[in-house]
Amino acid sequence: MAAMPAERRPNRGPSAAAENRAALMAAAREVFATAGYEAPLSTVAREAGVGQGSLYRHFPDRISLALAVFEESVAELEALAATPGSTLDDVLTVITEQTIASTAFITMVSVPDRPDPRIIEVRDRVARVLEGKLPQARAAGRVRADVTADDLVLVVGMLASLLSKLPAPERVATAGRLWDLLRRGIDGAAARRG
Amino acid sequence: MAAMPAERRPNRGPSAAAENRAALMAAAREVFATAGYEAPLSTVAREAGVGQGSLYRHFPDRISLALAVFEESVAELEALAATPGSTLDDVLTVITEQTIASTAFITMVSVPDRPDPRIIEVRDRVARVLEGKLPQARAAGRVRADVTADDLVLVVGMLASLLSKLPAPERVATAGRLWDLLRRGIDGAAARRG
DNA sequence: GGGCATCCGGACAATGCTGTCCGGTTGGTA
DNA sequence: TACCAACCGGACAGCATTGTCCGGATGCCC
Repeated sequence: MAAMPAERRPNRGPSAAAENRAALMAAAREVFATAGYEAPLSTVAREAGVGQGSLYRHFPDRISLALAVFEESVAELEALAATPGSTLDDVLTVITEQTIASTAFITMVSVPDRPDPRIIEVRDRVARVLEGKLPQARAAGRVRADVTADDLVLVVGMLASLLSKLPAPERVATAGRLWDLLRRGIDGAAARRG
Repeated sequence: MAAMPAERRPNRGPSAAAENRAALMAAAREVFATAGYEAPLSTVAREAGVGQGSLYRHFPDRISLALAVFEESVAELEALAATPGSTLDDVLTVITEQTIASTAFITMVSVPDRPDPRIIEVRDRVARVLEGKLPQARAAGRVRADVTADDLVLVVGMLASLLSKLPAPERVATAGRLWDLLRRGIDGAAARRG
């Protein structure tokens, strides 16, 4: 009697596992971007067209899911950093773009509520990317000598922390303005001090 | 049969209403400082030694309670701004101190999730305080000419947004570092550009 | 074709928070 | 003393979310 809805993707059986996993990750990327890192996981399951059971089987907790989703983001940063000729500015630009598209990544990485080793590891990868670009940026006069990679993670996290509270449409403009303030500083004297 | 605990403050009867209200505000100040603006209100009632019913009777919702608690903070800023000789730096210093003590105030004010008229009003009062101090600060070269009061609210909100995720002990140092970065900027060239 | 390991879905228990409700208490008043 | 308006406490309904559990479906392999 139970008619199978025509539109329902057949997602049963062993062979569907990988497909379901991919659907969950795609849905999670979408949901994290839309509703932030704290978004209910039940939403992810629904969006993926999959039961809660499957979600939690594939990804035991929020962090597992997020790590899988954002691995791509870290990898992008690392790849960019490894590209000859790429600068700290390039890396920061991409981080900001990622943050505008989805604050969840940097939010998760920058200030974990309770430090999870897996998150710390990702955070360190991001910090290493920034650190690797610092000497060249200092030499080019793009960054004050005393600014560290940790400072940059802090600043980027601070930016993400604010952007995550803003409706998406306002993020681009606000991020632009805040980066201007962060780069040049608000202090009039600093600009003259040299 | 119900023995009245000796330590229990008699908080019944019409005459106790004002006392209970004060206890609720004190507890709320404490709880907001400890657990942030999103802290469960049931905690506030418990800390105040008062039932949930009394809490919601005195303060129908979170915003009412928070406004009552933080009225003092806004008033302090306004009083400081009204003091002859006080500078923008003074105001920002006090805001930062307030933020370190309790991120709830600025968190509530800077980026309300859903704009409530009562919160907007407080936000505007803060913005006006900053705005009033801007001309003098510009003239003194303490602030870039294009920095607006809204910029400052944004920056202060961004700072609070990050600090609220940090354990209290780390806040002082982090706030100090971030203010240094915000004031002078991270950009090495900016310092030379003039 | 039959059996079975694998996987799925959604109901459900557990948890935590908000805001309401009402029986019961208090103390002022006549 | 007796009454009553004001007020209190905490139980509770409502709601949302997390993570588990298991009957049932699936399709691979023999």
